[in-house]
Amino acid sequence: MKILVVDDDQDLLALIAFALTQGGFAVIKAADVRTALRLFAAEAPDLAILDINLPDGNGFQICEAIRVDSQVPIMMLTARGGEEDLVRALDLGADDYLTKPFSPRTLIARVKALLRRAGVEAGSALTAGPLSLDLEAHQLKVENAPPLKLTKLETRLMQILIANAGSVVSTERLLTHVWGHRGSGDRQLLKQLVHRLRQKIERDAANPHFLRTESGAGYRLETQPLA
Amino acid sequence: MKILVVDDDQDLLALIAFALTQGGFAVIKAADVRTALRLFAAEAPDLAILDINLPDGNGFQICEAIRVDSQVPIMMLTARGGEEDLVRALDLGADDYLTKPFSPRTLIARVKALLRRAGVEAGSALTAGPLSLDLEAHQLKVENAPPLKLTKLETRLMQILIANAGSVVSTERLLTHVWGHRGSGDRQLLKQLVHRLRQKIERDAANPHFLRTESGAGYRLETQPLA
DNA sequence: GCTGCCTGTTACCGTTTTGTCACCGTGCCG
DNA sequence: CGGCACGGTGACAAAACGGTAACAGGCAGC
Repeated sequence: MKILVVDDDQDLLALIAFALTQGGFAVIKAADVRTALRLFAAEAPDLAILDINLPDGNGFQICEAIRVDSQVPIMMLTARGGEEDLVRALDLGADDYLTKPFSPRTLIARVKALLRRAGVEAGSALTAGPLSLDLEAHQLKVENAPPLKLTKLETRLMQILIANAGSVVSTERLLTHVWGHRGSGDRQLLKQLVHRLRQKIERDAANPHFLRTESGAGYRLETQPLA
Repeated sequence: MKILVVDDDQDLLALIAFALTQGGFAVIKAADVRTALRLFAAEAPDLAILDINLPDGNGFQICEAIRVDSQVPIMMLTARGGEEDLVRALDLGADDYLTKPFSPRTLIARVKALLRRAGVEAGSALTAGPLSLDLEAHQLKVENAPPLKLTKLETRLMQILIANAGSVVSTERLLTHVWGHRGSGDRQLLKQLVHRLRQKIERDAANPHFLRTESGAGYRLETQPLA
């Protein structure tokens, strides 16, 4: 389990790295935005811990850049009283925050909680009823038909739908999960994505069986088998 | 999602309650330790926000009492510079703290983060008597009849009514909550919305049982079952 | 450079939801 | 008695929503 830690304070960086190592995690260190983004792309860590103040920018930029095409859990480090920063970070898609100063124990506990929540465990396939999704391979098995190949976005969409199989997932949540925090007024993207996904997975795309529309609310994944 | 708010400052209590209601939470209010503990036991909220100074004691006592047999997330409100209070609160099992003064947005963001961290699903329904509203799915269950689909505005209306079940909600508050700040002289919109909602949820829309008119004041949600 | 796939963008259509207007009855008060 | 404020109702127009098609740019692989 790899964790990217970004902080310009060398002492703090070392401390965090030490604590995480003790906790059984592999640590990738960065002290500025450029390095952080490069390492993120190169190492594909399972979680990122970001400080806000950095020599060549700030943690928000990193958060935003990561969220463009990744759902890895992000934890922000904030100074006490930096309320505005905090709200901004959470809006940009950060999952948790930690106020400095913090104890190593707290850090480990929170990191574990975050990983658990993100369901990072092994790359095991997600399943719901007759549907089974392989996140790594971007493949979906329906019933026991040959596996379908999904695109990156389609996979993300299926992921959140399967994770909430049977219950309605709001348009807002879908947009945030699939595209990250950005022009959230962009319902058109979702319409298209759903349309394209239906063409692949449904027998009759005009009368969808699995990917049901919940008018005015969002979409819902039906877990009953076909017939 | 129910939240217990305890503060002896009536203005602040009202402000917090208002902000949380806007954020989609049901709020239970208390102004002293006795009431707080009674309501906590009776209502089983999903989160507690506690002020420290209270007329018949302090927030620490409540925190301690809650922690005897509950793991609900607790947020403490502290005055600036109350370092000792802070440490004590965290020692007693509080999960987060907020320094006064704070903005409503901050409050909402922190509450959401805390609930997320605690692994509480945000999809849980609001209930009042025989009514149960699913905010995410825009569905309302009456008694145990099949769920009704509500529109976006109808959902918002039910939300604030359920959050204030049993008591009158003024026309002003309804307008603000449902439509946001705009021409607040627009009572016609509310008339129509109420009318349409009654058509859906009432057995006899002309003699409403749940959605009662309080002439000259606003509307009130009846929590007694039908018959 | 060409080709094909993925993604985002624009446009159109039919349906649902929301906003607007017009009218009715009731109760209040001058 | 007449005017007026208030709430309820019906009808209709405007806007939003969901589905679909067509097309353009980006990018990888050849």
